[in-house]
Amino acid sequence: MANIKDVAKKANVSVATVSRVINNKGYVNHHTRSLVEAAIKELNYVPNEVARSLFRKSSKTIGIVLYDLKNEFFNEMISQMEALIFKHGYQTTICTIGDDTEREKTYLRMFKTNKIAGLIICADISPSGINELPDIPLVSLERLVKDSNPSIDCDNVMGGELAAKKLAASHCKHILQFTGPLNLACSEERSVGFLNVLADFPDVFVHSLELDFNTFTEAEISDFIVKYPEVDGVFAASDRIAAVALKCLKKAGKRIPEDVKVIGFDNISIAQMTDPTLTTISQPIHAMSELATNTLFKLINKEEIDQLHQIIPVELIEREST
Amino acid sequence: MANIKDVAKKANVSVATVSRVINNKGYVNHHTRSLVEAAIKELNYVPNEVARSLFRKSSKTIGIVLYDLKNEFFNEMISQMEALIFKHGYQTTICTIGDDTEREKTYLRMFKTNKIAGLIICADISPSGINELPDIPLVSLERLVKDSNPSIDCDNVMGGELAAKKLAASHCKHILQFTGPLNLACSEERSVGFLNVLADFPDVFVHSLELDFNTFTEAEISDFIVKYPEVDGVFAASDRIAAVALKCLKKAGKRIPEDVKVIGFDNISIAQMTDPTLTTISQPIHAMSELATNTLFKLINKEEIDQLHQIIPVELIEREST
DNA sequence: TTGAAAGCGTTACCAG
DNA sequence: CTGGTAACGCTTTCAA
Repeated sequence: MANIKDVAKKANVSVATVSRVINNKGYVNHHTRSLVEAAIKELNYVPNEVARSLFRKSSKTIGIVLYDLKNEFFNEMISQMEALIFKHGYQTTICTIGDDTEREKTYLRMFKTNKIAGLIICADISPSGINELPDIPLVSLERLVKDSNPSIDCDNVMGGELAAKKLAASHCKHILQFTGPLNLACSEERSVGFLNVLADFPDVFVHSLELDFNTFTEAEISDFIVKYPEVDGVFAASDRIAAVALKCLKKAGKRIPEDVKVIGFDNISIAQMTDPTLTTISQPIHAMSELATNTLFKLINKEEIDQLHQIIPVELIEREST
Repeated sequence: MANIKDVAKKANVSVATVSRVINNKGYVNHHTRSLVEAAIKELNYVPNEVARSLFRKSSKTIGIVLYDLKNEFFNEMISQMEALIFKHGYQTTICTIGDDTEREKTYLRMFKTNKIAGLIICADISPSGINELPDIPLVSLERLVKDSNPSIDCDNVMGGELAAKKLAASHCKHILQFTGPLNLACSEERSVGFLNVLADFPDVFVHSLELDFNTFTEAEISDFIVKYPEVDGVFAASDRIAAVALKCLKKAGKRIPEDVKVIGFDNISIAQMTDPTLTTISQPIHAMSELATNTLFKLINKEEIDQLHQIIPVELIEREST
């Protein structure tokens, strides 16, 4: 592969001049420029980004940290972000950490040694991981990492409220709530919003079950449902949970939405695949991903950020299950 | 951030010695080593991978090229591969190209300039893109890129055959086949296997509709189904298509599996979310991803590869829809 | 067993 | 407007 020296030699100029041409920086005579351009074309020269990164002390790559890749919700997000990152001329490197702190540590260290330019974090970082975070622009999505970093989140409280209002308006009296892990801010907020609204309806009973987003089982849900045969409303903290609940309810002989109304959360594609289709709280994935990415690049380009912590409203999407 | 020089200074040795220590290469006196190690610890030194990559002319990153990230099937794949790539001490960079050849070209060029170490391609590369492919280890997954590159594929023909046999054994006589784009080898092979088997059953009628995996609509499927009210068996080239078909059939008043048996392809999680759950041809995603990644690293490490083009058997997973 | 020095391919400063 | 050259942080050869 030709390098800048080869080009300089072929064009009979110095490497400095070639550098100026390829970076469109500083003065270079019109004629000289065309000479260089010809040489570049002839040699099929492309600058070595690694060398540039070394000099710049920063490589044009953005890291995305996720819990895992098995959730359609995350995938939708990466999909958006990768497109935006590409538009900025950067590459995207992904990293899943699950619950493995060792892995988290190694990845974080890798980011540091690879001099990545910025980080979007959509996962829980362990306390020890927080200290390992590279000192580069960072925005967190859905989970707060450090209070000093910009964060983007959807309005989980509002989501819970919307669901509660809908169920209340449908005259549900015996409601089952399947929450996510309550130590997660997002799960907790959804539940708070939900319960807050229903507190105003003294004749409404709510029973809650806490589930893990990834490892919950049909049995857990089914067992809970049979305990409350009078159930007439369900709010689940994710569409996946809602989909399974839907199934269990049907197995228990309930008609949806006649006997029981069901509301999910996320609005991922399975919400349209279930039978009946699922009413759900739509997370504005697109807006959130875009905001996160744009904020990150503002940080990278040292531009002003209007608001450190941003919360984006959610929306109730009504389908057949209510 | 401390660099190798700082360490050398602190340990009172040369940078060459430090290099030997961190790479565990060449002779270095036991005592000297511990001196260096102490300095490293004290300065919290980590080697700069970018500088290493520059020297090595190759960075420890693997690129994964995909059509898009919106398909759970791909996500499952990346998920596996990322874990394996991480184990090898490399980072994963992802790139989606869709049908955008301009984007494809830019990404391919980026890979070149970023000196990535290897490429896993699971997408159709345009003819002009083929020429832009960086000259590095490359394996293709699900789609053949160049005949000279190793490829991994599942046995699509076998998948079609299994589906056909199952439907035939269930005495289906009027079968609807929803294929993927027939210019894609995988879709075509599935259909060929399917039709081949059914050719032995003269009293079985098959009607096929070609769909795009990403942009197919419920209306397309529904319209096709109403044309054939006598339908008693369906084979779809993906679980997503099958899920929608299931829904249309139910809307048309069919009972599944009593009136119509339905078989999908992929075995992604929606196959378990539908009602009834979906019988499907399971692609061995795990095995395929692992084989692809391992093959790539064999290439990178210049090890022998036993077989250039590998085909992995598929499996019929029986659920409620048959 | 160790160190000096020559790269790896760029960029940017400073002279001219 | 252009060129020489010192970085950037590392590895490896060659001598000692």
